[in-house]
Amino acid sequence: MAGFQSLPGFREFYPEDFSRRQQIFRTWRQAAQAYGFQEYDAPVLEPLELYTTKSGDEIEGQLFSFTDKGGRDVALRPEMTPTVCRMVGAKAGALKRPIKWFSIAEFYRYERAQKGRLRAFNQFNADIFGEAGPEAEIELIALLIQCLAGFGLTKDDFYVRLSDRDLWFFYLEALGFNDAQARGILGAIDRYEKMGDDAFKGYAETHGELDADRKAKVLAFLKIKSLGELEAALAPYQSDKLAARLADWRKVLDGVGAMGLADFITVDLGVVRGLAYYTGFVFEAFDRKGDLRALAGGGRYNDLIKKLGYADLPAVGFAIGDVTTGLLIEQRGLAPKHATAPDVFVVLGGEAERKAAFADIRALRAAGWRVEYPFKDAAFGKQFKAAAESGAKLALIYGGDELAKGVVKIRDMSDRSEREVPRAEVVDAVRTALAGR
RNA sequence: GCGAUCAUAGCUCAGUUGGUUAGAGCACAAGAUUGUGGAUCUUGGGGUCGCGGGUUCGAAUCCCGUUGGUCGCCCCA
Repeated sequence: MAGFQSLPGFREFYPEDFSRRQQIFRTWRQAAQAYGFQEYDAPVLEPLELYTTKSGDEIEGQLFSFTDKGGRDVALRPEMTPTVCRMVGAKAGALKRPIKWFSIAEFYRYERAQKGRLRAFNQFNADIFGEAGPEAEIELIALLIQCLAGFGLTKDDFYVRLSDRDLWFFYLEALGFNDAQARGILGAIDRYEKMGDDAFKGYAETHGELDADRKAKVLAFLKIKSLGELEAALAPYQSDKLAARLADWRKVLDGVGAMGLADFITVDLGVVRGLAYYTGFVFEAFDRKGDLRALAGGGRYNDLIKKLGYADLPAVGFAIGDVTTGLLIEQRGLAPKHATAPDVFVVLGGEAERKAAFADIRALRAAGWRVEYPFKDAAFGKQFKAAAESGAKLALIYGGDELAKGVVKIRDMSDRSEREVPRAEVVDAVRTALAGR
């Protein structure tokens, strides 16, 4: 293969791929707009510090970062959250609450590509700022579900697992763990699904072996799958903090249920997500068959905007990626069949007819119709074949006979019916013929 | 960063123990067919066999390296 290759983990979008990506973006954008979110965009290149402040210096290894010609340390954005926090933080006082924003953008991570993960990918991000209550979670979880259901995916295709980092901390506190120990336990929980019991090895090394009684309680908590079980597990503990979390859990599950989405959501405390900055509910969407990476993930991050140097503003958000979503849509046969077909294919008798047709072609296009015609003169048979292959709904026939009569023949490609209309009425006739299609 | 595996036409692939000028289907283009449909038939374009080196009289084939894809580990915002 001569010439150049694209960089590893970066995709080229040929028209067929592009139309599939457009379907994904369109579905997300429709969902967000229906939920009353406003779209924004932001720089692709950011100061490196924006990410090291949020995630620590180790993050640099996963970034496309470099020093620019002005000596600034910069990075291609690996995520939207710090940027949108800066944007909202900078104008927090002037923005009407609740702030409901979304974006569709490309992100870059310097990692080895694998199934469902590339170095350049697109994400839909939705966030709500300025609402501390669980109403924000209800809105976002419902939007997340619509962002997948909008493709025709159902409760049999995907589900959302809901968990809560604060609840874990309060529960572990009630069991007598200190803060550092609690973080160690959460780290183990994050790995437990994949590694099983070995997940607790790291904890044992730093904090000593976990006693059997408390380990059993942690594992039982981990296996909780419903609100009822959760209430039962917390009943023995007298804690205002736990009671308050439980009240929020009831609100979220009630709200999502009242929207008719109960079948899409499960209580699953096994989800804690690696990120230390989450402060409350966390949630992830997965395909039911479980052979793909996470489809989407998010949660509450009430402290992040303050940490970045702005106001103390509560926030919840999630992101959903185009790679895994595209794989799932493909698997379920929900990808669009083929790219857009023309509305009208113009059949030309010859050079004189071509010239005569050009004015009408331009007028039809100006009216918004998608119009195609052959660049080179060809037999009528070939042109009709091309018209059929293009998927056009109508063919307009400009032949010598028609022009001599001052008419154009309109052929409906689906039922092969034809009729003649005066040339002056072509645009109206096309509009009538395509009405309701 | 580590490991496994793969790489032949735009796509899917064949290519014998190493042996003449590397093939097929699909796709694309032209013709049969200058007034009516996705068919059929004929023909054509398209390859430094990923790239570089080595072994050999001779390499798509064997060896080494490298680049890229895929899958996994680490990580996963």
